[in-house]
Amino acid sequence: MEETAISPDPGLVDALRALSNPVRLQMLMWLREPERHFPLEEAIADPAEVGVCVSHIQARAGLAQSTVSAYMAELQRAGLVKATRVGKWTHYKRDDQRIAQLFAILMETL
Amino acid sequence: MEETAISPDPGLVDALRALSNPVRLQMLMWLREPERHFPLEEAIADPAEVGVCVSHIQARAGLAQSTVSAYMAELQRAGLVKATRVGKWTHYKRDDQRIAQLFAILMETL
DNA sequence: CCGATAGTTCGCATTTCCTCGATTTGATCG
DNA sequence: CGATCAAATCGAGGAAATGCGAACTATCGG
Repeated sequence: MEETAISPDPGLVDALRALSNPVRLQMLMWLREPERHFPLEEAIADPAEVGVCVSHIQARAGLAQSTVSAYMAELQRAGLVKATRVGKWTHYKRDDQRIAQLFAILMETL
Repeated sequence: MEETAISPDPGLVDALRALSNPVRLQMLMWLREPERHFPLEEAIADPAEVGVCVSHIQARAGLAQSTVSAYMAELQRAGLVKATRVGKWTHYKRDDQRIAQLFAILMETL
């Protein structure tokens, strides 16, 4: 029996927490293929480069603007997305490298 | 743009919810190698076959008995563990097949 | 500088989670 | 059956998450 309890990576718990909400999980799913889930015509910037702006995510989620903003901030704190401001629009994009790393940690830890 | 929103697998959200608590996550980690984390001498049944009884998990977690019982029930509802009663002792064991399946779903969905 | 537009932050009500102790159910042994 | 021990369920208090609207901040166009 091992006495030293291996606490799970705190970053991992934060990520799992962020993903445990169905709307936030779905947002991340949408951001995997922005061109499939958001109106490309109205895009102010290249989705592949900076991601999708909050207004479009909000329209898709159907929640209040403040709620969506808070959710995106939470996803960012958890390291799952990165934010880029283009003019007045904040764009959010998946951090696929970090996501892959979290997958790896989860895989070997759990 | 795809209009039909692909809602995430509800079972997946349940699993992520269950895992978003650090204690529950750690319990699942412990159950990966019961012989490493629990007193094998006191085991009433083969850990490899039926898992670990609640008393031992409780001792390790340091939480109230009722809390641990509820946590295990939640992990079971999420499909992450399976319960077996041996005499008066309920044993919990990982459902590794289901866990692997959830990994796969998460991987292709997220 | 003003007004409009996009986002963030704040304050708040509601619901859910966390954790406990107490009680109840279930199983064993004498 | 009665005592006992393991586990589940119940009831409750405090903490955190959810989601909203209102107020604030930042940026752009005139």
